[in-house]
Amino acid sequence: MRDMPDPVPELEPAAAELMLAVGQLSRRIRSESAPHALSLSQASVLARLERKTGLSTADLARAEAMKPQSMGKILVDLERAGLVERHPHPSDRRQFLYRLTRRGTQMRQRGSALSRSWMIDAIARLDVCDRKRLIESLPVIRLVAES
Amino acid sequence: MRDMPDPVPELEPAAAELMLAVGQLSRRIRSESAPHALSLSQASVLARLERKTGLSTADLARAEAMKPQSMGKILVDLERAGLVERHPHPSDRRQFLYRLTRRGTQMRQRGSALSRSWMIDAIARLDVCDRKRLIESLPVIRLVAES
DNA sequence: TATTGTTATACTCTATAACTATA
DNA sequence: TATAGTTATAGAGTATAACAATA
Repeated sequence: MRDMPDPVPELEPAAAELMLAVGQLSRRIRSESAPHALSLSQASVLARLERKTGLSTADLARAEAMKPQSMGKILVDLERAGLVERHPHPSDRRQFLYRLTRRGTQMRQRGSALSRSWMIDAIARLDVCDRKRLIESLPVIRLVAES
Repeated sequence: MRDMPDPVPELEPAAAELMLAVGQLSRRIRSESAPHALSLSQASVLARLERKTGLSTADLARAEAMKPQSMGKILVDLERAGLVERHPHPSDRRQFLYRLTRRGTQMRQRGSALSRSWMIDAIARLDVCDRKRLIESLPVIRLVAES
């Protein structure tokens, strides 16, 4: 007998805090980003193609929780920047499959570490416990994002 | 004698991961947000005014790492929605100080919990350890965002 | 009929530039 | 001269709508 459907009410403040924290950090990231740096979405696509190559526009759009039209624009920009290349799907002539170019792989490796320097400094200034907390939470945040 | 200025190089992957995680979660939040829900910035301003009332446009802009013109628009929208009200500064006739209305306080309390329900569910599905990791990391993320 | 991708258009959020009023 | 706020304009990022090609 469930009097209230109310599901784990004590998690509501945590969710609210998480939304605020993510909002503040993403604004801070944007305000610090260099003029021609990759956007968060572009970097996310490169990371995904490094983990699994040969994904289509629709695959990537689903994975990034974004419309195919929006992903299309991101991929056009990445291709023009020489970071990804596209090839026709072997059997389905509607699709194109994307993979990293050599330049895209290099970009993933040395990254645009420059535009993250402020964040590296901020993490370095944390005490050991907080740094541990932050690093351990990263896979959890992705779990929530992909849930 | 410092051969290399290189500051804690092993933190670079953590920073890269944090940027990707924040990017994915903020896109997920946007894609789940209800049509007329508050934006992350609007919610952040309400939270800040709850903690400390009587802040000006410039105060809030600095706190949220945003230009005063951008904050001005956010405050106009919040005022039109009846969530904040502004009053002239007692001595400086250039400034206006903002505070939550009753409706704004209510919005903070019950929040737009509706638009967070997917996130609450996602957190509820985490195992106990991951949930603990997530919750403990939230103040640390804000430290980084405000650093 | 459903899906992939494209093109055109519009909306949200934030930034830059130029201005007025006050300190 | 510096700061607070306003107005106008522009850019990035993503969405919706309408379409063609293929499955």
